[in-house]
Amino acid sequence: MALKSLIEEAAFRAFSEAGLPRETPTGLKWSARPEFGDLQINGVMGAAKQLKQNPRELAEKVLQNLPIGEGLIAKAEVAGPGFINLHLDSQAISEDCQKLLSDPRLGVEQPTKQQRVVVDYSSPNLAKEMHVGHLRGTILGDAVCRALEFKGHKVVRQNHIGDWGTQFGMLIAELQATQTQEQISAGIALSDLEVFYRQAKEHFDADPEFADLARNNVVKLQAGDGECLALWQHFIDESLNHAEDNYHKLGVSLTREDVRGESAYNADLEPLVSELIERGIAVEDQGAQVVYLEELADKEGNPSVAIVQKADGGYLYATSDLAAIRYRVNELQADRCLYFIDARQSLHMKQVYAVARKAGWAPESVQLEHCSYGTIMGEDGKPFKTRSGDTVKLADLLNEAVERANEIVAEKNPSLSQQDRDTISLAVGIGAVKYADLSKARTTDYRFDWESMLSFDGNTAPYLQYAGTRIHSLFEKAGEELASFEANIGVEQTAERALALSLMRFAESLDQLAESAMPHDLCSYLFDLAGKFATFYEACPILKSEVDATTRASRLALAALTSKTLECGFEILGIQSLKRM
RNA sequence: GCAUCCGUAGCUCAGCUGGAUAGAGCACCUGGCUUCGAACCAGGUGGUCGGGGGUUCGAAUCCCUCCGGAUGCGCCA
Repeated sequence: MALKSLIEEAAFRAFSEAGLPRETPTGLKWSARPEFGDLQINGVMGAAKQLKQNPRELAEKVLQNLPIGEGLIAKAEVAGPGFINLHLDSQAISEDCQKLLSDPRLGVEQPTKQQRVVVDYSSPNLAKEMHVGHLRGTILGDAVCRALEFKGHKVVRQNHIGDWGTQFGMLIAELQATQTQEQISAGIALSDLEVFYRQAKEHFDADPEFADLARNNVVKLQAGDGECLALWQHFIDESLNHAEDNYHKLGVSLTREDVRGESAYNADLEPLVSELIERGIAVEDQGAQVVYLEELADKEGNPSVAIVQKADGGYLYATSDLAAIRYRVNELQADRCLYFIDARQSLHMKQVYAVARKAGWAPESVQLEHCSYGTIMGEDGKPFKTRSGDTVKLADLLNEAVERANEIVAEKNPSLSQQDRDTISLAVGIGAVKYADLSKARTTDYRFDWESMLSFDGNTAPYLQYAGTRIHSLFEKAGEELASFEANIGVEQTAERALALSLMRFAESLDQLAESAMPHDLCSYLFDLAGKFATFYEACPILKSEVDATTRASRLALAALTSKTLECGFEILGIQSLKRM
């Protein structure tokens, strides 16, 4: 068990022995400042208030019941209005790190209850090419999937692609109008989806006959017309190939097996709405079928309205989202459903969840969480666009990232071979883009800035990657094998202690991420760890001749554990670590 | 009009289930390489936490209100 958990238990016992009620929160936290010890118990003051007792006296009483000097807590004191500051036993810290070094899970415990977590992310619209707008959801969702899997949960990825709707009638008509069968099967027309879409749209706007064909295609598609479906399928496949190029470059773990698009729910929509109507949940209003949601009423008491079927009989994305919830709960047996979707759709998500609850399709035992995220802004503080005002293609963005990284790597390390430089640039460029996104608080907008994300200073991927390479280089020089290195760890110096304490907190950080679905928590942790290592590396010589063998081995062990922790964190974030750069 | 989110150092952002003197990075200033990768490190300058009320022993954090910004709001997705 983690050191902090052991102390938490000890604190609970001490609280109880001091006469405090069960379940009183101990308020145990890592200390904000070094002079407050390693950990601090903040819960006494709140408890004293409830019991109308003197907080300092109560703190003294708790202190008396803490196991001090028994190998865990070296010393403790009451401070300020009733804080209890704890200083950990250095031997205990050393032993804890020792255990972590040989633990492939780095202290991360299996969940008390394993969950099946369905994660909806990326979900591009296949009518067009992926653009910057798809970046956040794709990266964030993927990192959270990896984190949950590492924790020990069962993750089911769902790529809810936009593969259905009126625009596909138009795109199919364009295929029919401009391409021979041979060209279609060769995939020539779709080498640039953006161009093809624009061409189809222009055609649609300019030519009424073509527009009729397009609309007719929509009808034929819905009726299951063989030729139309074949062309549609061809288009979807091609477009998915484009998306997968991006996934591959980004190192995103989504595969074809995770694809379950809107079209997969077509057959469910009619019975779904019928059921809502029969059960009186949906009612007719101005020809449409709607659900009134009192639970989302404004302060005047006006209920929120969700439309599940249009007046013309057509369905909306809310309808297929409902069908998807049913599928996820019933077929996928979800305990928890995460949706990585733009913050602007938060009302929509609330409505869909509310209807699903109301209909009993998602019982209260199933968690439904909209993991919303903000917009990526340009330097001007407005949504990120190209100079000419177009949306930025994801593929272009990634290429630029790698090119920029290449220039920087070439400048910083001219001795690299062309091949090494390319490999490193890819890791650094893509890593920088991903990390810039992952390290920001998920819910807010952020400013896209090449310079700061590719900087080797500050909370960036290159800085962390660099920290990793220093350790590999250290081991190379030492002539030791990093992966299998074992030695007795003895924490003495301030910098060693600070590093060791940071190393002990990885599991906690991962748990937090698995709970909050906010990868920036883990990023902050890794940045802190890398900083602690840099300080340690500066202050504590390792391979110098004046260092004795025991100290050298201990410090190498700390370095090895740092490397493993950083790389494990990177793996979870989906960022490549490097041995040199 | 209603709803959601946001306003923290010159800039970009953390911190928000209330805890001690509000933190990073950038920028700026001062130091540190014939010594493990200086792509680094140590230190410094810099903040009425949008304004005002309230709850509390204690508020950036919770409540109310005002100002300012973004986004969304029944038949697109």
